[in-house]
Amino acid sequence: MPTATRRERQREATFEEIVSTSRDLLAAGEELSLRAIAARMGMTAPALYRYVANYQELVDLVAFEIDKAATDLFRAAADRHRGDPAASAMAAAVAFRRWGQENPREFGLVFANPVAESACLRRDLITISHSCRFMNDLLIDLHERHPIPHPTRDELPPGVLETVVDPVMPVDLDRLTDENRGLLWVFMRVWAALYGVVTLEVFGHIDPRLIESGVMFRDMIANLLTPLGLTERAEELLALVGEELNR
Amino acid sequence: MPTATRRERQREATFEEIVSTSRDLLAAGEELSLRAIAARMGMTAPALYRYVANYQELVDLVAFEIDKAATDLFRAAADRHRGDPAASAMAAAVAFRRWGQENPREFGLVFANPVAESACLRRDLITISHSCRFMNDLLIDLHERHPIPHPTRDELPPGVLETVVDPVMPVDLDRLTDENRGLLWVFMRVWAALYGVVTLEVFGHIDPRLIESGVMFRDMIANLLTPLGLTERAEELLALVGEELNR
DNA sequence: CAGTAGTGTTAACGGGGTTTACCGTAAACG
DNA sequence: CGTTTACGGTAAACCCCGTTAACACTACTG
Repeated sequence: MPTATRRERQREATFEEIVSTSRDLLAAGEELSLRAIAARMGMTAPALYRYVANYQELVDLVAFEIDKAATDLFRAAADRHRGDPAASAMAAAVAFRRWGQENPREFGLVFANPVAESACLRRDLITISHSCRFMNDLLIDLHERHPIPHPTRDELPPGVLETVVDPVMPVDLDRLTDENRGLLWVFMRVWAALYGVVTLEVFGHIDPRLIESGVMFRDMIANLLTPLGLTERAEELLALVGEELNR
Repeated sequence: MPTATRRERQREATFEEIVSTSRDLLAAGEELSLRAIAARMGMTAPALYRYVANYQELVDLVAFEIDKAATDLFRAAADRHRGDPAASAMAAAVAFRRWGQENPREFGLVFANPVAESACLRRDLITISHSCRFMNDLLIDLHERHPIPHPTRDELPPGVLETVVDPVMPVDLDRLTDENRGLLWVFMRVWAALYGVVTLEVFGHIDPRLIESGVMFRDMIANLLTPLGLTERAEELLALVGEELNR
């Protein structure tokens, strides 16, 4: 279906080059500025405005692509335990943590930028966040293998029902029956715990020795095993987390 | 002891004016720039370099003062339940959350700035963070009233012992016996959970309806009651949290 | 072929942090 | 007391930034 006029293809190509150049710039530890991006492409800054409304929009686009690329890393970690959704989830969580610590600037861009501030683009993009979708899929895999205990619709805390009936986050609703919607509440709690500890560690607002040893992260994972219905495999899975942390 | 030469007093005064002007600027929603600060004080930007090494150092100083002022808010909330450390802790946690949501820029400055990046000043300041010290005091109060279950030194996960023996965070060690050091591990876990959910909410990386209703925050608090040894008062304390959220 | 839309340029504006050189004045000293 | 020194300020400049306006070339379109 790539039957587009030559100009359209050209435009699409330079657009992608802008984003990839931005990512290179960030990866090189340099500041992300329109002038720097343009210079790297052999252009001048004002030309970028033919492709992007303003700087913030560019940042949002780059953040979206970074999230997409990072998700590939998470998926690769999970795939090393294909067939075992529980192990896959552990590996993906560790990969998420590692990626954040190794790329704090990128992490901040994607996960610690106020989504409310940047007007509409970011709010739209977040509803198709690759990482969120991937993690939700992972937990659905897990549930299909080993049922995850979850509340029924009327057991949900007040205020949660609407969010699981009509979720704003990306999730494969085809794999969730109406009775299973309570699972989404479990997912969100898991996400809150994972996001919280990783953000805490990336920003370093805790004793650095606890980050280095990974003990806070392990503890958080351990606390998640019960709500995920994985208590029987706790020992084994925590050992796996230890291995993944030391990879 | 304020026997300082006139010049020294003058210098101290303008220094404090710089910080307070910065806070005013932030509170007004304006951008924090050296030129803006100087202009508000009837000076020019280069003059600020007589008081501050560079922009980042100023930001760190302001962040420190903001943390200090915010702690006063938390303390005020806790004091409304004087004599009941458990209730005080609940109120302080809710106050922390509210402050973060109402002042997201300030919150980001204090709690979502990489501490590792800004070389030395910030690392030094964080070890005397007022908010951290306050929350630790609160939990010690709680422990002195209602003992908090905590591991002994040899029950601690590997890698934690050093951090409770020689903690980098500010805490009143006089109130902690050697046997009680395991409490610090409980404190750090509690901090991780509180920080995580509040940061998640401030940055909006979750369904906004869960933020608005406060259900994710409540759930996190509920999960903390057991490690804090407050299961008997769970219902009452969660009701209190609900009240505080709706203040 | 003429016209037009698309894609780039240069020049410029206003605003950042920061450095340099300079200048009064208040403190310190002989 | 006068002289010297150090401090706290200024103006000008430098180099960065995002952004806009005016203009040019180029490639599609009728």
